Amino acid sequence: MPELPEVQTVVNTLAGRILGRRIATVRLLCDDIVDPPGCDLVGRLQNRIIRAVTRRGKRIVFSLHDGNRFYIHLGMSGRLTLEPADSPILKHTHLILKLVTDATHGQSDDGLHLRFRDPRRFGGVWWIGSEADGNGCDDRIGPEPLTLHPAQLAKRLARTRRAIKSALLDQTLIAGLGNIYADESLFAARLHPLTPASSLDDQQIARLNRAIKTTLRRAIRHRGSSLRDYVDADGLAGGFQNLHRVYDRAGQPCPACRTPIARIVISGRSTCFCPKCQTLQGARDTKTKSLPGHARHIWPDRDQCPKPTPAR
DNA sequence: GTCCATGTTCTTTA
DNA sequence: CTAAAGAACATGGA
Repeated sequence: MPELPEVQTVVNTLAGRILGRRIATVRLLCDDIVDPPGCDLVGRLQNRIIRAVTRRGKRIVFSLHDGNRFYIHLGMSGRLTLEPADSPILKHTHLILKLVTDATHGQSDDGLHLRFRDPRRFGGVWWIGSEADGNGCDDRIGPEPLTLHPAQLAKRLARTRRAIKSALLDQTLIAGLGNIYADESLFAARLHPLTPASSLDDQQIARLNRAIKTTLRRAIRHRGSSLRDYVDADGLAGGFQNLHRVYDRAGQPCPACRTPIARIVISGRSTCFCPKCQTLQGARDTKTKSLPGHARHIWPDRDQCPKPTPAR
């Protein structure tokens, strides 16, 4: 399910409703989703109060009042949902946290269930510990793309000759991108996915950096992409799948030039791109630097769009 | 039965 | 040795 926009949407739909709640009951129905194995997750969560829910890359990080933290990774098919305590427990539900508010006394608090369900079990729950004990969440994870500077991106991509598509999927280089948003970002940046990462010039780096941000922000605005499993914490699907320009669109016309979208495999991952818009040489080498008028809205990058007449 | 899937990690290869 | 491609993980749907 989950790349940065989907994870961010889950965090957004979760945060306002679980902060300050106490974990009254912990039910771990499948303990091989917990890492490290044998850590006393149930005991460590029991009766703790949730202080914050944030995102780091594709991880959903929970901070507790006692200073400890853990994170949930949704893997490929994971769902993290808030449900009434009496709703039926579906197959492949691995963790249930019953959340209560202690502030309201008297009134019956039937509690709210935070449930983690993941049929494929590529996801799971990772115990981090407390910062005071020197336990960080950032082990070997690359920088956040939404606040990344072009110079940082250039430095990281310079050290590998891999295809840029593969590099973008490498969470140690840059955090949060997956197969959908790597393809969509490369299209928006007009870069061929097989371009060697270390061969990008400053202009292409700037374009890519901007394309990644624009693509991710748009996807977050549309609450992520729901292809198969993904829903937010309220069980609602996202809408960005309808706005994909190349991902899973092989054979369909490129929204900019009508050339059929191509599909190739790069390091085992299906990769979709426009063979005409995304050139291996880079757009700078082509004679035409402007775009057909009907295509302008496709390219979020101002460098590639004829600028409107400047104000004044 | 086959192939494929929004991800990560371990193993093998060059 | 390192870098990068491949296989493996587990399940369900087409």
